[in-house]
This record gives sequence, structure tokens and C-alpha cells, in this order.
Amino acid sequence: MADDISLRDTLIASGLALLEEGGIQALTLRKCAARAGVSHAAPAHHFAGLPGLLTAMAGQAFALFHQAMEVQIAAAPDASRARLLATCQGYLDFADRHAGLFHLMFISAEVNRAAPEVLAHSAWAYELLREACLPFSATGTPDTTLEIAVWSMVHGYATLGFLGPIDRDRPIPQAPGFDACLNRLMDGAGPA
Amino acid sequence: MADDISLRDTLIASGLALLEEGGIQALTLRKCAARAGVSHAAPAHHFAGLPGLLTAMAGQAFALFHQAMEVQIAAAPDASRARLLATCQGYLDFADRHAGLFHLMFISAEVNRAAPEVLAHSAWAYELLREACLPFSATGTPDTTLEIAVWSMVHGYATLGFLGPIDRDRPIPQAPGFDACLNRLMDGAGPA
DNA sequence: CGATTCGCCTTGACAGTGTCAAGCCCGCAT
DNA sequence: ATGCGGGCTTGACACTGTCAAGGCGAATCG
Repeated sequence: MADDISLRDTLIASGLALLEEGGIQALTLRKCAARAGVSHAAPAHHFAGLPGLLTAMAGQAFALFHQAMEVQIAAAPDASRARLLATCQGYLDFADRHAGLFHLMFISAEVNRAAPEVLAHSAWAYELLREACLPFSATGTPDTTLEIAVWSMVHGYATLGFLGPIDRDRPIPQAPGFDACLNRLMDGAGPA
Repeated sequence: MADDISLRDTLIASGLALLEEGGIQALTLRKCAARAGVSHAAPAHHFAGLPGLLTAMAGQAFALFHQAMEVQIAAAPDASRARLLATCQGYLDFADRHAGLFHLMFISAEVNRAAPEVLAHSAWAYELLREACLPFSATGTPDTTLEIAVWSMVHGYATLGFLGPIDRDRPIPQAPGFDACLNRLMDGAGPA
């Protein structure tokens, strides 16, 4: 790695690279240190153990996450419904393409999701969803029920998706796309 | 443990007990063997390594899962909407009360969810959801889009719920109950 | 009835993990 | 010039899952 960037950042980058390449299984403190070219105990001087490293990595991952969502939103047609769908699609694309990061962000038990570095970026991502939901609120004020409903649905769809359907053959002949599910939720609510 | 039941079943029971008591962190092949009163290598004669044990445990966990859902469904008023809500409520209650088992069933990467023992019980659970959705299908035939939408929402709600909201303070003043989210999804669809 | 085979379990070892305690080395301040 | 302290290495520890070798008893077969 480059020499003028701190070892701390190098370790985070190494961890993210391992995660992308080999999934959550391949991510190890020692491998991470080896990839960064330092000894196995070096990370302890920059992070509070493995949870500390994972938390820092999750912060970076959430940054990439809301960035990916913003790209999708910017490319969407200028309509409320399309923007909401694009927001969700960004969510799903990220989960699909970066399963390791997604696992780290939402599933791994060792990440301290209350740490400021992850809170900042995750709150930003939620804000994107909230904004996309806003046009569908009757009163004009944020409708938390709708937000949670959409968020739960997209998150559940993503999670179950990369698990694969519970029974691949029988009960689900072919899973519907998320847009169909979203339409079902939004039918008769707000503008097009 | 009792002596007349096989060591295989004893190991599964020990694993489930560890999972319930200490979460996924506390579950270890060696602790599992110790709790069953055998040596650390004994499980290898009954399961294909740790994944094999986890898979067998997941089968049992799914059995408890659909059993918990059936209890809720049986206690529900005799109305389509109430039955669907009860089905979801059973799902959520189980996720809340047995976080360790839930993690094992839906999240743990080492479980072979295609194994017949887990497929049987998980397909049964999905069947409960499908039946609860059936009255809301326009054509009378199963509506997979609706099923996946409901399933995604309840699963996402459960997953995000026991992780805690991403930002506990700011964006979500207080999370709405799942019934409100479900109502939003089902509004104007099918019978009461 | 005795010998053998086979299933189940134990013991011991191995590589790999995260974490902690010492020590070393280089740059910086006094 | 001399002390000092941050940043890294080395080494060790307690764990983990997995594999090989051996032992013990019960059932089977000659």
C-alpha cells in the first residue's frame, strides 16, 4: 500500500478488500494485518480489538452504501414514485453486489452500530429513504409508519434474497421483482 | 441428560440450550460436547462438522418456529385480516424471544438451508404465511407477489427490530408497530 | 464358546483465531 | 546529547474446528 497514508486507513482498506473478495468468512484480523504488510498485533494499536476494526469498516461501508443509493437516485426520472423505486433499487443493488459489506453493516454482531462514525453515514442513508417517502405522506410531515414499512420490506427482500428463497423449488415458482412488491405497498397512496 | 436418547439428539438439545442462553456467540462445538458430557471430538461421529450440527439444529429451530406461529394463528379471531396479523405476530414474537434460534435459521452462513430436515420445516412455515395471504388474492390462486411482499416486510421488521433502529434518537421518534405497517400494505386489498 | 469385526468414543495433535505482555527502534522534545 | 514515548514486532496464551490413531464393548460369525 502507499506509504503516505496512515496504517489505520490501510488496515480498513485491507479489511474491506478481504470482505469483498472472500466474504465475511475471509475477514480475519491477522489476514488483514498481513495484507497491510504489518505484524498480527499491529492493528491493536489503532483499533479496540476486532470489534473496533469492524466498526470502523462498517462506517466506510455505510459511506459507500449511501453513495451507491445517491447514484441511483440521481439517475432516476423526476417523479416521486420513480425516485422511491430507485432508492430501494440502490439498496438492493448494493446488497447484491457487496454482500460482504452488507453483512458487516446490518448483520455482524461485533459492529458497534452506535459509534458516531457509523451512525453518521447510516443516518444519512436513512435520510435518503425518508426523503423518497416524503411525497407520499398525506399531511406533508414525515410518515414514519410508511418509512418503516418501506424500509422493512426492502431490507427483508434484500436479506431473504441473498439467502435464497427458503424453498427454491416448490412454494415460490418464481419470485416477483421488488418493484411489484413496492407497488403493492404504495397502491392508492400519494402521487404517481 | 437422559441415557436412553441418542447422543445425536442430546447434542442438538445442548446446542439449542447454549444458543438460547448465550446467543450465537456462546455456541461452540466443544462447549456443546462438554454440555452433553462427551469429549470434544464426539460430535464428529454424528454430524458433518460444525455446519452439520448447525444444520440439524436449524431443523429443530424451524420446527419450534412454525409451532409458535401455529399457536398464534389458533388464538386469533376468525377473520382473514386477524389471521394474517397473527401469523406475522408469531413470526415477530419468535424472532424477539429466540434471537439466537432466529439468527441460526435465517442468518448464520454455516447452515445448509437446502438440507431436507430444514427444508421440510421451513417450507411448512412458509405455507402458513401463504395460507394467511390466500384470502387476499383477487383471483383465488396464490398471489406470490403479495406473499413475498408480506414476508419481506415482516422479516425486515424483525431483523431491523432486534438490531435496534439504526439511529435510536433522531430519525425514528418512535417506531410504529408492525400492525400499522401491515395495514399500510393491505389497505384496499381483499376482505377485512 | 472363542475370536473377530465394527461402531462409538477418547486422546492427542495440528493450524488458525483474537488478545495480551515485553521489548525494540526511531523520531521528537528537552 | 539524552531521555522519552508512540508504533511496531515478537512471543505466548487460551480458545476454536478438524483430523488421525487407538481403545473399549457389543454384536456377529466360525
